[in-house]
Amino acid sequence: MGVFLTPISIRHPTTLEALRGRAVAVDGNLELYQFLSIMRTRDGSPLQDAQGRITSHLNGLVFRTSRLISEFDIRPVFVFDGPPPELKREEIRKRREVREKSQREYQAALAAGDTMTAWSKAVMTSRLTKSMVEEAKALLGFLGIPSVQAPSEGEAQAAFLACRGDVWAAGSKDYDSLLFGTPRLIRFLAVQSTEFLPRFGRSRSVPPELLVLEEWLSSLRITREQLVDLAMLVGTDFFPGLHGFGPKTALKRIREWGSLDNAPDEIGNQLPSNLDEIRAFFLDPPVTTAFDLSPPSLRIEQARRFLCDERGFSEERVNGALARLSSARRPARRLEEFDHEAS
DNA sequence: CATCTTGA
DNA sequence: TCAAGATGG
Repeated sequence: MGVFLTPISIRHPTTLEALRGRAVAVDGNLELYQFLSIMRTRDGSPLQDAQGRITSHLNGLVFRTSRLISEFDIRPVFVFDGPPPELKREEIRKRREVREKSQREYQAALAAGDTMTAWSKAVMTSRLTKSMVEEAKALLGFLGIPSVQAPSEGEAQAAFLACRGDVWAAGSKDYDSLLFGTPRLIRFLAVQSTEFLPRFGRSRSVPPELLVLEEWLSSLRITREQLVDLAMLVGTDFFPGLHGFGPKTALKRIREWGSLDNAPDEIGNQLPSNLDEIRAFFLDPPVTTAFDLSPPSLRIEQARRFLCDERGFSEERVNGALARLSSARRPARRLEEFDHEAS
């Protein structure tokens, strides 16, 4: 999970219409994981082809992305994680534990015939595999959508692309890319068709949100370095945080102390010994300049063959999505051009 | 989650 | 016309 900063964040509700023409570096792993988690049948099993291979991630990808492009001229660039940093090892271990526990509870609920519980547990059993990511990359290529392979964290690479002006914003549900320095973050970049079902723990649809790093920092009256220290207290993927520190308390203390270096000993003692390494990872993360953002050419027939012939998707629905894409505006302006317009 | 079907 | 519910693979 990302760092929890919602209570002190400044989020501007926006619309897909307002994002027209923007290039966005989408957190590919997170997006695929979310599709994988939520696109399930009544009993909690994921969508799958005749051979039992999961297809939820592909389904979400093709239908959402084709609409964002064709209807709103939003230009996604998918950024995928590289190998996780050593710093993340403990977080990954915890996630696996949660997944395994959920798996047992899912089986139990299923055996008990409790489908509501089963579904809610199934959502937490998802695991995005290497091959799912590879399939998604191949599909994106067929759909004419560029993707970037990050050397490490995708959100760091997305922030780098946004800092360079290669894209207008990073797109993720999580706030981490702001710690990595993205000038703009878009949360909930999805089609807003469905509204909300607050009554029984079902999914809701929130409008997209825009966060602007500079505005946020100046309103908090802290620097990005201080934001990283604040996040350290709250908890990130690289350190669980300190007991008793939510975003608001952490903000207060960071303002008082200026920096974790000036925290009282009883706090300092609880901080990780690799504090400086974690700070450096956020402030100057591993990124690469070896990427190609020029959209690959749309290959309708390969997309159709993959989705329909190989993965059992309905020809009718896939043809609809592909038709939308082929009628969408051609390569049009290059990324650099409308980036100048953006500012 | 996104889309399609249904029913008031 | 549109929200609720079902379906997708």
